[in-house]
Amino acid sequence: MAVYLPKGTRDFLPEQMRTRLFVLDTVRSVFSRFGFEPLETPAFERIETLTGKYGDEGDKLIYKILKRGAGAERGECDQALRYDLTVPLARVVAMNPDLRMPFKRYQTQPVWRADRPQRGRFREFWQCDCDVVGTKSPLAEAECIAVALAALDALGLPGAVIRLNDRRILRSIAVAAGAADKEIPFLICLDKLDKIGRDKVSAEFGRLGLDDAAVAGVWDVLTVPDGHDPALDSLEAALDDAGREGVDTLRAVLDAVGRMGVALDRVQIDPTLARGLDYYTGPVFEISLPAGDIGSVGGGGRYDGLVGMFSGRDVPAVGIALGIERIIMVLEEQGKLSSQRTTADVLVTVFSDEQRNTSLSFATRLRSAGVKTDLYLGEGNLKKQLKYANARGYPNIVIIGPDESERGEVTVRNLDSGEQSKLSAGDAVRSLTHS
RNA sequence: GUGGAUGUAGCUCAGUUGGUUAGAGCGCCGGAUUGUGAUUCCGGAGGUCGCGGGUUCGAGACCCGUCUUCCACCCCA
Repeated sequence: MAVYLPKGTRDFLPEQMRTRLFVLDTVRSVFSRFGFEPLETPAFERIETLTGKYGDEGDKLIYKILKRGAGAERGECDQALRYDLTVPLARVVAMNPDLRMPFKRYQTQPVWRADRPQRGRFREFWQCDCDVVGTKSPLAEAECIAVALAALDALGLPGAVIRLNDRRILRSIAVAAGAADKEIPFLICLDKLDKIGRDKVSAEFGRLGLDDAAVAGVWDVLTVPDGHDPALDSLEAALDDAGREGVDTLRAVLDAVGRMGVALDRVQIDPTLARGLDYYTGPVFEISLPAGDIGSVGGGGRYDGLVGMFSGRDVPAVGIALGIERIIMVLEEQGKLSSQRTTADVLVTVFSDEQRNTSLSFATRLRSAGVKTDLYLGEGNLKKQLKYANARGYPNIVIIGPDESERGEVTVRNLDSGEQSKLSAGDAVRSLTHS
């Protein structure tokens, strides 16, 4: 039978898992270094937990799960696969009022979106999310930005930059333009600026009911000078009190980020950054890499109202997510991934039936010494085993034939250089331990 | 969800206006001193031409449908 994967999903074969685990391990260790605690939640949630949080477009992309029994025949759904890691976190916080605030958690799990796949876009993909819950302090934003950049640094992507804006600034602009009741559509139009340009966005604003003067006013406010302070000063002068709160927050975030050791040219004020998700209330950010037109590799923002949607208890929160699929694509394109294709660092070959136990013992000894060791389990002569080792990409192999066996030696061969030497078993263990 | 491309050996692709047994490179298997891969030489295996219909004396080539992958839109990581 013809067999293939569901659209937008992938198997991760061992060679790919190596890089995925490298990225995940790296990100998790950086998150831990900043004091974030691990959390996992179920793959699926009750459907009402997810709907109404992401906006109309987002809701359409939620993977729904049919009810069991008669409900399924009527097409009814009561559960759905998680769309992101932020809403499940808000649900967890609402259900666990005893959590000591501020609560900092990280979560690296797959999420699902019923999107049409494209380059760097899948229906099942992993997010690395870290959030600070329970404080309105702009230090929380600063930590999110700092930890995300630190994670990308650790992955070998020091060129990552964060664009920063605040929803209150955007709302203030929308209100001034007379679009107070159309804030979300206003944001969606604005978000397209990068792609379709100012003229087309202006035309869409017109369709929303903004007159020419209002549109001109919007561009006037959004056009800011370079540099953090000039940009923020310009916005401050143009906005109402509510918008100025956003400006003040961004000033505090920038100050704290600088004190956390982040180079300030890695954070850019971009008043046109909108982001689609409905739940953001304050600062929003998006992470871009200079190389490759791959879209953003991460994003986030403050969502002070989300927990309250579950518990009625307002709990402020802010978070950021890294998308590892896109990060891996960039790492691959830049050749920044290790070329080793096996987990084991050495393959112990089996010279003959007579020598099998000698090889087995030596492999065991290597493993005890902490060397990642594979023992050849197939059939075949030495030549075949060498070809196998070469194809699999082991850095080293060990050969123990009758000659070596007699003298208590083993041959260690490096497959990259082709160099080999006969060593005593103890020296061989030491040599492989340090290779 | 909308629009556009794509699908031929394990992989990357050729395949002329429809015409005999469908090709190449790489890979794979075997051999070239039976204790040495990756290099070289020789030989070999391997294809329901995505799937299902249709047109035709004849379809890998044309038409319809369907699925896959990819690109753009939408939105996002």
